[in-house]
Amino acid sequence: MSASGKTRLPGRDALRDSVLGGDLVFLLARANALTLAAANAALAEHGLKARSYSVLALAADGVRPTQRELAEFLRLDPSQVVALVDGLEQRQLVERRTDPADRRANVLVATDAGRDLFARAQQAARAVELGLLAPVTPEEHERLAGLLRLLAFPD
Amino acid sequence: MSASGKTRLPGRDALRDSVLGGDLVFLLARANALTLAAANAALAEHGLKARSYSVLALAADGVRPTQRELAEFLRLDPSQVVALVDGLEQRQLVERRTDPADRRANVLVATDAGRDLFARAQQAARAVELGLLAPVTPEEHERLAGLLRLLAFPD
DNA sequence: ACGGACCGTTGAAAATGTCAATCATTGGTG
DNA sequence: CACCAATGATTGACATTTTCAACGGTCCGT
Repeated sequence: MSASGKTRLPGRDALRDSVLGGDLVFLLARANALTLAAANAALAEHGLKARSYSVLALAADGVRPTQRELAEFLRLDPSQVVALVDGLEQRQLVERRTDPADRRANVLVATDAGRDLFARAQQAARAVELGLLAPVTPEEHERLAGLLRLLAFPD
Repeated sequence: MSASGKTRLPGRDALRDSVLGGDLVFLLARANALTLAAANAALAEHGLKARSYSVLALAADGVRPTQRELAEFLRLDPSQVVALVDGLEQRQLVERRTDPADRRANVLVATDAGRDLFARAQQAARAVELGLLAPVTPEEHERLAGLLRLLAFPD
């Protein structure tokens, strides 16, 4: 404990080998921070962030989600969804249609321009994802997604 | 209810099966949001959050990290670390010691009370983690941690 | 000894997150 | 049918977190 290692600063490794190195919550937070940053950087050239990309994605593949459903799915406060949709709607990428089955609710639909932009943005997103998962085999990739789904949707 | 409706609202499943359902960045974000919330709730009774818990953890297992290292490791701005350490130091859980090898740097060390609190908080943290991973075998748990480490530490 | 780089700290601005109140609408109950 | 509690969207206020730029103190190579 004393001789050579005592006053040494921890290399990158000392921290990784600490208690936190096995802490799932921490690993998730850090992995999330890095991937989010990478995704935002890649989406920036399309004028999107991970958030707006997610909303656009759901609007674009015809799921016709309600804003309330969006909020729940993306784990956002409904008021944040308002702002997000406002932004996309002003850029004519998305339309609010009042749900015929429930006139309180707005259903989100992508415009042609929206689907178009999404298609391009999705390529960027996929490229990022592949880059992040470069050190991982496709099988492990799928396994990771499966395990994350268990954490992300615990029912 | 019939299964044929065209204008029907998406059930929970329709959104999960959308493009985002396979999006790693999204899954990470959502899994992170849920686990973070669970961790914060569990740590609250010890007066900690995931952030302060992480700092305390690193101080408590004798890694003697520098604030700069803390910032890098936790992916925080150095100024945020200042606030975090301030909080823990005022509660006498942690001490700032100027690094003898570099007098610009502060090395973080846990007090006895700090180690004590950490020991208790860690139990809560572990309980949460086990709860979150209930639907997963221990092997898969370890595999998940390994894969997340690849994303969290890409070198 | 000098100058550029680095550490911690401060303060401010921007972005996000959280909450309560409101309006219009819905669905169920008497 | 009329009522009313519950729900979706929206707004505005407020707290928390993130992001930057600037600064004094210290280190290190030249």
